[in-house]
Amino acid sequence: MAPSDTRAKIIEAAMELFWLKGYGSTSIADILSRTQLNSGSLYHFFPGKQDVLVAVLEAYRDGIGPMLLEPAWGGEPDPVERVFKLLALYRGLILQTECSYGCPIGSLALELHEADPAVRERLAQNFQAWVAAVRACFEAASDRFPPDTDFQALAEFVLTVMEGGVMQARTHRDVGYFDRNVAQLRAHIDLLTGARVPAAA
Amino acid sequence: MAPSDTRAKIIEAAMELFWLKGYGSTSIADILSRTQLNSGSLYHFFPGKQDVLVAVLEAYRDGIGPMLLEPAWGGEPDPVERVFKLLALYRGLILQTECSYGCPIGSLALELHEADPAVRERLAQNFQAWVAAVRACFEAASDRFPPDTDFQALAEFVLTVMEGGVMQARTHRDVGYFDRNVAQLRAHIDLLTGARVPAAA
DNA sequence: TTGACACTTGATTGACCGTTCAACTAAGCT
DNA sequence: AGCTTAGTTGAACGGTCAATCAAGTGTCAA
Repeated sequence: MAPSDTRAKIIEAAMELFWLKGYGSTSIADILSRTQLNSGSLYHFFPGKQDVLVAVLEAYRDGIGPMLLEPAWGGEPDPVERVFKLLALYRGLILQTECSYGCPIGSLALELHEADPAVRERLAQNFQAWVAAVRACFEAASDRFPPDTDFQALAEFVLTVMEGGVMQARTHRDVGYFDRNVAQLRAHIDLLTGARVPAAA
Repeated sequence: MAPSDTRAKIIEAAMELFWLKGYGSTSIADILSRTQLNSGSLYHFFPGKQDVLVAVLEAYRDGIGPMLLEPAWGGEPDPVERVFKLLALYRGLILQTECSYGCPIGSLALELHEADPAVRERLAQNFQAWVAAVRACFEAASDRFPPDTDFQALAEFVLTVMEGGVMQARTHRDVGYFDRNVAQLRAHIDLLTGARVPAAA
């Protein structure tokens, strides 16, 4: 094994466990048994459990582009449609998990009530990176929107719709809640753009 | 002390502690020290910790009307403005807590990933009651909306905006995130109603 | 060959967890 | 008075937790 795959293995395992069970309910022993490591190895690379969380949040942040946006967008050329392709990806995750999907960042953001500044900062960075990508989509289609449109606020709104839709779909175990939220967002954006056809007059 | 204030005291204390620290991070010992009770008393009324949670969720559900909606609405007569009065109430809570407010139901919904059916059912009931109240507001002003409006979906969308706005405001420690989300919702509803004046032509 | 260093081993620690239970108190009934 | 029962007491239990650390192993460069 290459030197210090260990660190990467820990992060990978912790990423999945934090997503599945949350931070508080994931024990160090859980991470160790999944990685086949001993506690000493983990504590050689991380001062404590919270530092594993910080590393996981940094991995999510750095993976937003290659792991989330590119698979979501595929070949979609239209920037506004890319936003809905991204939401469609989340819909797929909801279906794959039989409506128990929870956004890893959103779940951690709500779980960590009195979060350490280092943790909260990384959570905010994740949201910021996601919102920035969506905002860039809208700005690439800025000619379709009213001239005074606040694209930052609109992108934050998309994040809200995703998080709220995911939360309700899981609580009710029904993807329809997600779909109706996305439909409302679609209606809102159609009203804003006057449903101008993407590449036509 | 009246007979079995005890039960109510436990629920009251657990309500606040679950909100402040979450369910998993609140220990039975926390509840006992706050109520000045001994463990035997708690276990006389509740089979276990989860049953305290169920009772708390039922208390929230039954308190939505008198504890949340009535204070929020005050004398506001216009049904659509009542929805925004409700959102304004949440804004006040965010400010009171220095942007660390989290919706108790939303937080529990995200924390309890693999929740017992009894718990998930109560969480869903809370969302349903909240959404039903908002839907009733919109339906009371149905003449302002397009005839094919899906008021249930619109009310679910309001819940999404609240939860998403609260989540982002807390993560960034900035109420502006909540405000911008509400502003987007306001714009959406204005577009739907054509901004028809409430009690005029 | 030697020594330095990176990494691993895994038993152990002490704190805290939810829960149990036998003993006790107090009030109401007959 | 005696009996019943709701409610309380608080020590104790077995389990799990994050974290520790002294003793190792393997791998380099000098």
